[in-house]
Amino acid sequence: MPTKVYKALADPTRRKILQLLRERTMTAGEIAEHFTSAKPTLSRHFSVLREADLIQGDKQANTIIYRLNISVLEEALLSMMETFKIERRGNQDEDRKQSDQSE
Amino acid sequence: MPTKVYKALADPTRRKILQLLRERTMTAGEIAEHFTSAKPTLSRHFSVLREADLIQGDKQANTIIYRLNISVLEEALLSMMETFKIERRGNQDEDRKQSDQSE
DNA sequence: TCTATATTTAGCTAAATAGCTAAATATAGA
DNA sequence: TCTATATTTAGCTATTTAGCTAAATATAGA
Repeated sequence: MPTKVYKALADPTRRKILQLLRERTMTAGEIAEHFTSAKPTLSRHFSVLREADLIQGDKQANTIIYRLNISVLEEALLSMMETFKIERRGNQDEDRKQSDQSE
Repeated sequence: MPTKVYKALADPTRRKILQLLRERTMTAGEIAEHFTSAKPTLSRHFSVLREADLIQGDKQANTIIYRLNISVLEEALLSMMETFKIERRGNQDEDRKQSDQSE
């Protein structure tokens, strides 16, 4: 996984944006309502997340609707688990380690 | 999961240190041999990882033996999965709870 | 005690980052 | 065309971060 993704995740505001978009798509303005930072500040956060391919913006009229690239986020976190050889609980395939740890 | 952990993971050198320690404990000097950066630079990376509680150093004579806090890393990544409601492959249910808290 | 070794701390610089305001861009609608 | 709205870009500042060298600290052993 590229460092861009790790860096994108390192900021609390950006993590919260991702969490918001986990629930539904939102316009830039709607997202901004959840924060106290100025809109240009949020806008730059969007661009960091876009660069990491974690979100995607669709221009509709004069608003931009952002949505989470859920598969990218998913792949990123799974690859992080693999990077550090952390087992995914409840799934022992392909990780030749202790199989059971259950919850 | 605290931002400290996310930030600690955001640097490639630190990720590599964690990967090295995933295999076995190593002295600060041994770890440093795997990198081209100066030792004081590595030392600061160790301290960032220590602050995040991802590694732990044991002083033995005049060397320091570092080891990975595997359970902390494991919990961190699993909590990251939960933060973003990413399902663990091979287990779709049981994720109906949320334990969000990015800060 | 003196010296060598391992590591960290101090103190610096350069680059990256997050925040701001003001200006630019694009679109919808009167 | 003119105005209002939504968003980004430009340009600035302050803070953080990663790198460096030199100095400090701690320990082992001659």
